Amino acid sequence: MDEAQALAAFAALSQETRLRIVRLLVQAGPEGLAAGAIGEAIGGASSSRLSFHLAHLEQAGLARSRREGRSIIYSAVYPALSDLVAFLMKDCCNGHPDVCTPAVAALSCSCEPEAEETHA
Amino acid sequence: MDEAQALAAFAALSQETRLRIVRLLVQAGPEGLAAGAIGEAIGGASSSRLSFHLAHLEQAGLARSRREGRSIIYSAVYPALSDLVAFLMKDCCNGHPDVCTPAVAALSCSCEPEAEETHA
DNA sequence: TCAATAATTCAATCTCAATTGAGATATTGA
DNA sequence: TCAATATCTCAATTGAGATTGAATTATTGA
Repeated sequence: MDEAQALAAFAALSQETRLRIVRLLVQAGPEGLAAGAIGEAIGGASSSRLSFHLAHLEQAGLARSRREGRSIIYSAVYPALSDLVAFLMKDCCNGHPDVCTPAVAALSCSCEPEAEETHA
Repeated sequence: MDEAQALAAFAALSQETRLRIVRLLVQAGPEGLAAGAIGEAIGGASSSRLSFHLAHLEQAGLARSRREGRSIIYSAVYPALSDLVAFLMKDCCNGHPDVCTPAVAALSCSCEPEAEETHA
């Protein structure tokens, strides 16, 4: 991830509708959600507006889409999110690991650490 | 961290000068850097512009400042950064821990895990 | 093929944030 | 107090991104 990509990603996340979409997709998992379902879930966005923001997220690399029948399914690009965080926090610990580690701990993400290769 | 705070933080990070400042401050550690030093490090920003962006970062809660002689020292607010990431990734793992854990791993942050209470 | 559904594209307008440069404020040492 | 350093504040200009509504494309079932 370079600076330009990070800037595009942060710009994408700095808009209410798009931030809600990303959080929704992050929670929705890899299977994603149809554009219409996203619109209903976040509420108060015309189909035109929604399409604009979804395209914006896709261009920023935070979401991707696939057609499925009449619907277009959007899903989160998880590596893009982790790369973004890594870019922001890079070299955070230079000489101060005790300061930086809480930031990592905050990401415990309600995952049990013993979760490994469930059925991959 | 609520949505409004997250939006403010992402907006703050979506600008080249500010993103550079935050990354610089993250690397600089808790002691921070003087405004002038920041300006020299990132390059190509008038003092007026720099002041504008530093104030913006402070208002977004990503940096804080203190006066020290003629200089004003800025430093990163680490908890704000980790809260921001936690907000974005919240409930990421709902049913998909195997998808989400790589995001956390990316934050290894070149910290050795055995680093604990070095001299706190 | 026709109507219905799902979503996108386009052009016009509008709003907000970035930049600039001049001037103001605060601190220090002589 | 005066000059120098360090940084901030303010007003004006500029440009990028958000919103709206109408029209368009793609897919499906009758």
